[in-house]
Amino acid sequence: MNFFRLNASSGVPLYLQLMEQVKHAVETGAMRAGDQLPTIRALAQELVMNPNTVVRAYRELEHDGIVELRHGLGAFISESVEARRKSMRKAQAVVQSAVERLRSMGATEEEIRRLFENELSAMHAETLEGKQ
Amino acid sequence: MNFFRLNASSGVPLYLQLMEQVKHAVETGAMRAGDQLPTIRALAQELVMNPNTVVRAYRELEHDGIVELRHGLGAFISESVEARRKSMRKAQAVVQSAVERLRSMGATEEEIRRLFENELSAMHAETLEGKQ
DNA sequence: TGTACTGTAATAATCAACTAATACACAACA
DNA sequence: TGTTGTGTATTAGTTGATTATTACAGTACA
Repeated sequence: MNFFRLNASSGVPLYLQLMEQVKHAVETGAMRAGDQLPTIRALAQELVMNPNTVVRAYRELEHDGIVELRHGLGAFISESVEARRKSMRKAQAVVQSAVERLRSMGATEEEIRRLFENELSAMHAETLEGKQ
Repeated sequence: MNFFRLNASSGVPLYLQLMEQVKHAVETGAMRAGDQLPTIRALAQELVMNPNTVVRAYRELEHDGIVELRHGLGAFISESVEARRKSMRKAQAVVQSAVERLRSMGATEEEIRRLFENELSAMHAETLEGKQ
C-alpha cells in the first residue's frame, strides 16, 4: 500500500516526482530510517511506468544519502536520515522567514527563484576567486 | 564594443547566458534605463551565434520587464529598471544573509535549492487551500 | 522613393533528457 | 540446488528544448 501519486501530464519528469514524494514522506516522518521502500518492479507496475524510471529515482535518492539499495534485498530508507531531518528543520525555518520577507517586499515567485540562483553563483565566483 | 562573453561548451543554453549577462549589466549599473543594446544581428555575429538566439534572449528579457524592443529601431533597456534595481538590492540582501546562514549550518548548494523550491510550493498549497 | 538599417515570424534541424525494452546478477529459502 | 524474489546494466526509442535557416516587415533618411 503506497501513498505515491504521480501526475504523468504535469510536465515534471516522473523520476523527479517520485523523488519528491519519497523525500516528503521522510520529512513528515511517514517513512523512517530502515523502512523498506516498495520494490522497483512492484512500484513500477502500480504507478504504470517503466522499472528503470523507478530505478533512476531510487539511485538519485541514494546519491543524496536518503535511500540505500541492496542488491537482491530491496531499497531502504538510509539510517543517516534521522540526523538529517533535524538540521533540515532548522534550515527550513530560515528559508521560510526569508521567503516571507521577500513576498512582503513584493517579490514574485520567479524573482525569488532568480535572487537565489544569483546568490548561489555569486558564491561560486568567490570560491574560485583565488585560482584565476 | 560589448562586454558579453559566452561559453558555448558550458551546457548552459546560450540565450540564458546572454540574459544573465544583460541582467548583470543592469544590476551593476553598467547599463542604464534608455541605453541601447547591441543590434540583434551585430551581437549574433560578434558572439558567433544565430540571430534568433539573440532574439530569444531579448524577448524573454522584454517579458521580464528589463528590455524594450522597438521594431525597426533597436533594443533598449527599459525605463522601469531603475525602480526595480532599488527594491532588488534590498531583496538580494535578505537572500544573501539567508544563504550565508544556511551554508554555516552545513547545507549544500543542492539542499539550499531544494529548501527553496519546497517553500515556494508550500506557499502555493496555502494559497489554494480554500478552494478545494 | 529606395536603400540600408532595425526587429519579426515560420519552419526545420539538432541534441540532450527522459523513458522504455530486454537481459544479467545477487539473495533467500524450501 | 533451483526457484522466486530482489537490484543492475546495456541499449534503443521518444520527446521537447535549443539553435539554425530563411524570408518578411517597420523606420529613418538622403
